[in-house]
Parts: sequence; C-alpha cells; structure tokens
Amino acid sequence: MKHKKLSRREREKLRQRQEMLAAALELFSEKGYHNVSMHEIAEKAEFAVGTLYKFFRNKEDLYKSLIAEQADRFHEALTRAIEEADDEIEKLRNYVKAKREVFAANISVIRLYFAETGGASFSVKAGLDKEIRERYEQFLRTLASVFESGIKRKRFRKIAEPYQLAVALDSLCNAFLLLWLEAPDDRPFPEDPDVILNILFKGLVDT
Amino acid sequence: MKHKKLSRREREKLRQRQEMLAAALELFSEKGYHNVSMHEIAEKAEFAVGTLYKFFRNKEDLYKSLIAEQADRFHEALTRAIEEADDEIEKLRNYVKAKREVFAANISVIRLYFAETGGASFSVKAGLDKEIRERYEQFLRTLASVFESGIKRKRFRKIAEPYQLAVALDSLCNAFLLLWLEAPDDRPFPEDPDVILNILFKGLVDT
Amino acid sequence: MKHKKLSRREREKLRQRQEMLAAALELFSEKGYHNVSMHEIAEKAEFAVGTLYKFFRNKEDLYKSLIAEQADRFHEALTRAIEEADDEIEKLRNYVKAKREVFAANISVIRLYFAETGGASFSVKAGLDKEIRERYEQFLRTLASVFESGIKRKRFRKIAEPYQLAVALDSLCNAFLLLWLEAPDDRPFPEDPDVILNILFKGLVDT
Amino acid sequence: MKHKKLSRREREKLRQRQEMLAAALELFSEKGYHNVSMHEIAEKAEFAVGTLYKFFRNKEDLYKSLIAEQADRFHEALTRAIEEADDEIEKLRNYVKAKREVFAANISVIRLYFAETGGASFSVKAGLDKEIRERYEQFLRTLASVFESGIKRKRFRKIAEPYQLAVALDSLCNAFLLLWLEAPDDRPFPEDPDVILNILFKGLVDT
DNA sequence: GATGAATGAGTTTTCATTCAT
DNA sequence: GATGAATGAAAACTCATTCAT
Repeated sequence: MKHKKLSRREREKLRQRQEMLAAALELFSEKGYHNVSMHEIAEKAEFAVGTLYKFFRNKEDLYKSLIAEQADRFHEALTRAIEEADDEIEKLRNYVKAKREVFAANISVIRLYFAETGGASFSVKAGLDKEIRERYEQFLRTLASVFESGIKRKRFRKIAEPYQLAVALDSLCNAFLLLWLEAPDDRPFPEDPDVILNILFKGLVDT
Repeated sequence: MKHKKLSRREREKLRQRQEMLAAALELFSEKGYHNVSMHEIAEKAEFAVGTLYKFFRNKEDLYKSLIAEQADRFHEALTRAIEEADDEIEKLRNYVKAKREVFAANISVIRLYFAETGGASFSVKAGLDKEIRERYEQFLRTLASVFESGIKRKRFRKIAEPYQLAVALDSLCNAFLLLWLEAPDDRPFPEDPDVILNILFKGLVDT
Repeated sequence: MKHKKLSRREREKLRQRQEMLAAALELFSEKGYHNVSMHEIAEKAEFAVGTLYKFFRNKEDLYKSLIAEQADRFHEALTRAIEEADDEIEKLRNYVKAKREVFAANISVIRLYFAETGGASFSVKAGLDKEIRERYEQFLRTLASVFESGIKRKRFRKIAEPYQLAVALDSLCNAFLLLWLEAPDDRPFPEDPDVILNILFKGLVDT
Repeated sequence: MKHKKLSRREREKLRQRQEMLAAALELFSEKGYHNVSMHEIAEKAEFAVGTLYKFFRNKEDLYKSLIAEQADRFHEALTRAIEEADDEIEKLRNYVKAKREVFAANISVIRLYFAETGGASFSVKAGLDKEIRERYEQFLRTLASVFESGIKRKRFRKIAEPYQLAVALDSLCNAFLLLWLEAPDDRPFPEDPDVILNILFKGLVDT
C-alpha cells in the first residue's frame, strides 16, 4: 500500500510493466509457458525484446511476477469477500461466491495458477513458487480463522481443526469449480453456493 | 490379461521399456516435461537415444505412455480397495487408506499425474490427456456408486448427489495428501483415515 | 528495377544475404545439397546459424532462392545476348557466345543448376523447381522465336518446328560446354561458336 | 562374359544381389538417393539390413553398383542397336529408336542416371561416377565411329569431327526424350526417329 | 551365414539472451 | 533509454553401420 507518490516516470514504467504482463498472461494461458517465446510476448506487448529484459531478469522472472500478481489479485478478492460479512456462515458463503466469480472471470489464468500451485509445481524450475505458496498459506490461515471463530462462538461443531477445515473448503471449491470450467455445458455450476457448503455443513451420517 | 506366454525376447523388451519409463518418470517428476531432453532420459536409462525412439514414437508418446501406465495402476489399486469391503463406510475407509498408500509410495508420479489431470492440461499438447481423464471419470463413477448405494440403503443422508460426493471425497483426499506430501514433517499425515471422512460424515452445523 | 533508394540498413542486409548465398553456393556445388549442413553454410559465411534462419525460412528455401537467383541471372544474360543483334544468325551466334561465357564464369553454379533443371528434378523436394522450369520454358520460347522469324524471313529452312530447334540448339550448347568444362585441357573449347552452330546450319547429308 | 560356370551357391548369391538392387532401384528412382534408408531397401528386398551390408560395403557402394549396372544395360542395348545395321544411316536410326525405347521403359532409372552423369555428378560423393563416365565415353566413341565411317565412305559431309557429331546426336536425343518424358501428354514423342536425325542431317541454311 | 537390435554422431531448427547502435 | 540483429547452445529426431546371437 505504498504506491502513493509516484513520479510521472514511475507511473509510466508501471503502465508498461502491466502491458507486458497482460500480453504474457494472454499468451501463457493460451499456450503454456514453454510454448511461448519472449519475442512473441514482446510483439504482443508492442515493445522490443530488449525492453522486456529491462523489466524482467529473464523469462522465468517474468512468469513468476505474472503468477504472483494474479495470485495477489485473487487472494485479495477472496480476503475481501470474507471480511465483508460479519457472520461466519455468511463469510463462508461470500467466499464461495467470490471464488466462483474469480474462476469464471479468469479461467485461463486459473489454469496457469493451478499448474503452479497445484501438483505441477515442478512445471517451471523447481522452487519457483515458494513466494506464491506462502501467500496461499496465509490466505488459508485467514480462512481457518473464520472456522476457528465459528467454533469458539459455538456456531460450528469442531469436526476437525480449523486449518483442516480451511483446506477442505478450499479444495472442495477448486474441485467443483474446475469440474464446471472443464465442461460448463454438461455440469452447469450451481448458482447456489450452498451446494458446496452443505457438504461441509451437513453430516453424511447421523451423529 | 493376456500376458501369459511371453518369449524371452518379449520379456526382455518389456523390461527395457520399464527401465526407460522409470528413468523418464524420475526425470519428468523432478524437472517437468519440458525441462527434460530425450538424451537425458536415454542416458539415465543407459540406452542410446535411438533405442528410445524404437520404443516410443516421440517424446510426447513416451510421456503419454508413462502417465497412462501409472494412472491405470492407481485406479486399479483404488478400485480394488473399494471392492474389497462390503459395507459402504468400510469401502470409503479402504479407499482413503489405499489412496494414502498410493500417494506415499509414488510421490513423484503423483505430481506428474496432477500436472496432467489438474489444471495444467495445456502443459503438453492439448488433448493429450483425453484418455486419462476418461479413466478418471470412470473411477469417480465407481466411487459415486458407493455413495449411491449407501444413500439407497439409508446408511447415508443425501446431502448432495452421489457424483458430487465422489468429487468431494476425492478432492479432500488429494488436498490433504498433497499437503502432507509437501511438508511431511510439519503436518504429519494422520494415520486415521477418519480425519478426512469425518469432514464428510459429520456436519459442521447442527441439522 | 525498383532498387533505387535502399537505406544503409537495407543495403547491409542485401550484402549479408549475398554472402550467405555465396557460401551456400560454393558448398552446394562442391558437395551437393544433402551433404551440406546449415552449420557448415553458416560457418563459411561467417554468421551464426540463427542468422541464416533470419534470412531463409529453412534449408530448402535457401536452396531455392539460390537457384532462382542464378537462373534469373543466366536467362537475363542470354536474353540480352539475343536481343542485342538484329540478324537471326547473329542472334544465335551471340547466344552461343554468351552461353559459353556464362558457363565458363559459373561452372559450379551450372552444375547445381543442372541438378535442378536436368534429370535430377527429384533431388530435393519434388516440385521445388516449378518456377525455375517455367523460366527456362520461357527462355526457350524466346529462342524459338528467333528460329521462327528466321524461317518466316526465309533465312532458315524449316527442318523442324521452331521450338524443337530451340531445344536442339540449347541441348547442343549444354552438351558441348559441359564436355569442355569437365576436361578443359583435353578438349579445349573452340573459340569459334560456329562449331556448334554448324551442326545445326549445315546438313550432314545432301538434300 | 565370364559367367560360365557358377556354382549353385554363386547363382543364389547373384539372384539375391539382383533382388537387392531391384528394390533399391525402385526406391531411389522414386524418392532420390538421400531420401531412402538402408532399412527401407532391406525391407523392400525382404532381407535384413545386415545382409545388405554383406553384399555392399555401404550405401554409396550399393548406389554406385546400381547405377553402373543400369548404365551397362543401356549402353549394351544401344551398342547392339548400332551393330545390328550395316548402313550408317540405318545404324543411327536404330540408335535413336533404341534410345527411345530404353527411355520409355526406364523413365525412373533414367532420371537417376542423369542425376549421376548429368550436371549433378556431385549429387552423391564427388568422383563416384568415374567408372560410369568412362563407359559413357566408350559408348560415345562407338557412336563416333559410325560418323567416321560414314564420312570416310562419303555418305556424310564432314560438318564436324566424328566425336563432336556423336556428342551432338546423343545430346539431341536426351533433350528431346527428356522433354517428352516430362510431359508425355503435351508433347507426344514422335514415332519417327527422323525428327531428331533431320536436325543433324538437314542443314538449317543452304550451303 | 543371416539377422535386426542397438548405437550415437549428425541434422535441422528454435529461442533466450546480449549488446552495439 | 529503447531497440532488434545477431548469437549459439540445445532440442528432437534420423539413419548408416556394427556385432552378438
């Protein structure tokens, strides 16, 4: 939050950087990291390759920056969604809704993001994603705190540790949303966020 | 199941193929498809590149064969685990146990497998994974049938469609197991499969 | 003929291109298309392979460009030779002289050119030479028109169709010149172009 | 002419050799020397590659043998055609007829042959064709002797040296026949061998 | 003697990166 | 400070040749 006083120079720089990242994003999510060349990105962004290298140390750095930026956007949106409600249940409902919207509006990035944070963490050079994973962890802890508070306030039964519940909800969302993204026609995504939440909320067996 | 009488020649062939796949697996899961060269694989497998190409039409074919073979192994093991029990709950418990074992014994493949079936479907040539996805779908339907039968027999409350429950359980397992695999020390994986199942079984809120 | 105002850049480009083609020509005519590698050409031309590919899409394109360029040069020179004289006989004499000069000054290209337009049309990818053949045809028609006009003006007896006479003269020239080029010491090429022309002009038998 | 007493063993060998050459011929003339692999030849000939190498030192040797064999066949046929007639003019007529037949029946080989003896002598390794060229020379001298005798016997006017006349006739035949072979529909080859001979026999200008 | 599996040098082509202008 | 021409390492893949069976 320190982007206060940027000289015209700096603002211009930032804008150029954004244009480069935008071009890269489009190409990467369309063709995958290894099938996109720096020249392609430069051309799409309407800069010279040399200029690209003024902004990013190398291709990997560009990719990393891109993913990090997007991840931040997503986590910010999701964190906001959680913070916007007071009630724990409403927070979770907001979160599922926000996640659905994020997925729908960013299908291609999401794929890229999953290639990175999902199992395919090796897809580019190993270790590339340390920073990303940390932010993801951080977000999971935010989500966990909702469960924690809910449990403390007796609104939730403690069927598992808060962090585990956060992992559970997040993975359920990802699974259902990816399912939907892959075949939006066959399995229309339920408008109702409760389809996902109910799996957590209601028990499969009587207790 | 027609691998009855293999000539010495054929057995030798098969062994070589396995060695090649093993070398490829190790390298792919360590560095990712695009960061491994055919020469590297050949060297690790202690064959000449030319020999590699006698067994696999090209790099993609080698990769596909590798993934398909492993995926089959996994799905077979999981299907067996489900079939071995009679009771629906026991079936699910068996499934979680088997999945934990499969993950633990095949960390590196699992990563590769996720790169394939997970979001990064574009990572190699699009469509490469059609077959794999179909087998996955098929397995999910098998898992769904357990929920269906459980619901019919009133052992489970119908908190969601059987297929959705299958997706849910599978994704919960994946999430928890990957979490564990990534940092086995910090978050030791619970011996008890019920940690995962409880999230499905017990409701978060009273109903 | 629009090569008027070439920027320094463009002139430089053209010079580089010529150097590449010159290196390629030397190697191709010495060892044949298939026995020359792009690396060899690049090295001889003192460029990096990558630079070669900036100028020519691929090896075939480089080869094609080379042949086309040379063929054009030759046909232009020969057409000019024909046009420079008024009298039909003088035109033919000029043509033979010009052809002798062209052959003498371009032995190596000539070999390459023959591999292309001669029988070995399959030597590179089939159809590669369509354009070249067409230009050759066109030139033959120009030569034929000399015979046609000569016959019309009763300077020549019509011992065959004009086009056939053109083919005949051309093949006689090629045969004699190649003979000479292959063993210039044994069979010194006659200074007098009439040695070839006489075979056409004079009859072997009285008529 | 020393193939008198061949043991069964030797005859068998010879037959195998012929089969290999036949397979190679078909492939070479269809696709060109460099686009045919030894495996392809072996497969077509229904032998193992190793066996191919028992008969020919290497690919080049196989090719050379093939061309030499075919060249011999052709030159023998043409020499026979010349010897069969008594009269010089009839000898030449016979020669043209025979050459036409040889071309028509062996289009593909002819192409291969021309790639070798024509300008493209470099097409395989340089110098490959020394032997072939000598046989060609020898044949030209045979043809020259016809002109020589014709001149001596006053049947022909001496419009050029006999050897030159041989070169001339041969090149005329080649040119017209190749023309025909390339587009047999457009330019049907004249049944009458005199179309070619007349160019030599009759003078273009009155003398 | 025949076989064909195994070899690995060699080929074309791409592309991340540098640096003179 | 931006440019994009030039670079050359590295990749996928082929195929002539050998040699153990």
